[in-house]
Amino acid sequence: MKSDKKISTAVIQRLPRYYRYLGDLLDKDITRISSKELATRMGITASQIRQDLNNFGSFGQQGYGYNVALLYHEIRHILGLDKSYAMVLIGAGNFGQALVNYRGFAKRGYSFIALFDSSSDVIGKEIGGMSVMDTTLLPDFLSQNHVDIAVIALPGQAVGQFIDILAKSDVKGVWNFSGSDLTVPSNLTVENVRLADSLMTLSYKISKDEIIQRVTDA
Amino acid sequence: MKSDKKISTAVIQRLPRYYRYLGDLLDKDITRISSKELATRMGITASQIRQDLNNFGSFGQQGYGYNVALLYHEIRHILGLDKSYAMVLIGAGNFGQALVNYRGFAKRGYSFIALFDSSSDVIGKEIGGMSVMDTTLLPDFLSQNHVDIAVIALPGQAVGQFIDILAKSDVKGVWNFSGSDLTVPSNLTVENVRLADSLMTLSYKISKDEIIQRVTDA
DNA sequence: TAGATTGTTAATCGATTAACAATC
DNA sequence: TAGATTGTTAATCGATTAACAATC
Repeated sequence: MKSDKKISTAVIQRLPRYYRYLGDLLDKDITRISSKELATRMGITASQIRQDLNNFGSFGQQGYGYNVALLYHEIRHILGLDKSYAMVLIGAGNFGQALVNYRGFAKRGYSFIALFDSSSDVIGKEIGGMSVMDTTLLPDFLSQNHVDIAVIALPGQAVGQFIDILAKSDVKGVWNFSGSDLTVPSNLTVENVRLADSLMTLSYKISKDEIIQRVTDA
Repeated sequence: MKSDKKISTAVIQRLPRYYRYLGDLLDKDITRISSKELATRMGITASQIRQDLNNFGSFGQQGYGYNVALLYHEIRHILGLDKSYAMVLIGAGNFGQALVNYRGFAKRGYSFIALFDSSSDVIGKEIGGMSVMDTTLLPDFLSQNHVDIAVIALPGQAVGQFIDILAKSDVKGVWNFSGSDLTVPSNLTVENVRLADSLMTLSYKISKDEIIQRVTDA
C-alpha cells in the first residue's frame, strides 16, 4: 500500500470490476496488458485505470504494460480476497436461503458457518447442510465462534436489535439486504444492497426512454 | 419535468432514498418538511436536496418547505412508480425463486407474469402460483404478451443469447443479476446488480479497517 | 537505440456546497 | 410585516481526463 491517503468509494467500487476483467484475461492465457487495451475492453479511459491503480502502488512497467497475473493478485490482495471470511446469516427466508445455496461466495472464500431466524417455520430446517437456529442463540454463538461478516436478510424493520448484538461481538462487517438504512457503531462496517432502489432506478430509466422515444418519434 | 437536460446517475440513485424517507414521514403523519430537516434526517446537505429536486421542478414553497404528500407523489411519478410493470424471470434457481416469492415488488407495481429456465430440474415446477416454462418458449411468449422488464437470474455466461431474444421483443428493461457485464442494443436498458462486487467491497473496507486499527493501536 | 507505455502532474469537467435574493 | 425557506447562482471541491517526462 502506497500511503494512508483516503481512497474514494468511486475507486473502491471499480476494483471488483478490474478483478473480474483480469480474471477473464487470465482464463484466456493473456499474460500482459496495457492500460489502453484494458480500457478499451472495459469501456473506460486508460488514464482512469492508471490513476486508480496508482492509489495502491506501481504495478506496471513502462513500455510493457501490466503483467496480468501479477496485477490480478495485487487487486485480490487489496480487496482482501486472499483471506477467508466466516459469515452468519440472520434471516433465513427465501432470499437468505438463496444466498446460502449460491456456491459462488464460498469459491471466493466467504463461508456461512451458521444460520439464524426468528420464525418457527424455518428454525430447525436444513439449508446448505446447516440447521437454522433460533435468533435467541445468536449472542451465545457469536461469543463462542469467530465471525467476520453478518448477512442480514430480514425484510425491513426489526434489524436494529441485531445490530446491538453484532456490535458487542467481533463481527466486523454487515452485508445488509434489509431495505432500510442502518446506523451502526464505528466498530462495524455496513455494505447495503438495496434491491428495491435498484429496480426503481430501472423504471426511471425506462420511463425516461419512453419520453425520449416519443419526442424523437414526433 | 423541467427540461430535457440530462440528469446525472448520482441524482437518479438518490431518488429512491428520498422516496423512502418521504414514505416514512407520511406514515408518521408529518405533512410538511424543510430541506434542512430532511437533510438532517438523511445525513446529507439541504443544498443537495434542493438541487436534486430542482432538476425536475419546483415542488416547495418559500418560507414553508415541502408538502410531504405532494413531494412523495412527485417523486413516485418521476420514478415511474405510478405505472405497473410486467416482468418475466429468466433463470428460476434459488435466487430467482426468492425474487418471485418476495412480496415487496408486487406491492410497488412490479409483477412477474412468467418464469423461464433451461433446466429440466425446475421446468414445470410451481413457484408463486406460476409454472416454470422452458426457455425455448420465451420468444413465442414475448411475441404474444406485453412484458416491460426481464429479470435475469442466471449464473454468468450464457446470458447473451437471451439478450438477442429480448432485443427483438417489446421488453424495455433488463434487471441483471448475472455477475457479468451485459452489452445491450439501444432499445434495452440494463440495471446491474452485482452481489459479488458488493461483497468484495465489504471485505475491502473490513481489511482496511483492520489496518487502521493496527496503526491506531500502535 | 527507438518505440511503447507507465507514473504522475496539470487541466478540465462535473458534482457538491455555500450564499443569497426572491417570496411565501 | 418579519421570519423562514425556497430556487438558483456562484464558489468550492473532488474526480476524471489529458499531457508528458521518465524509463523499460
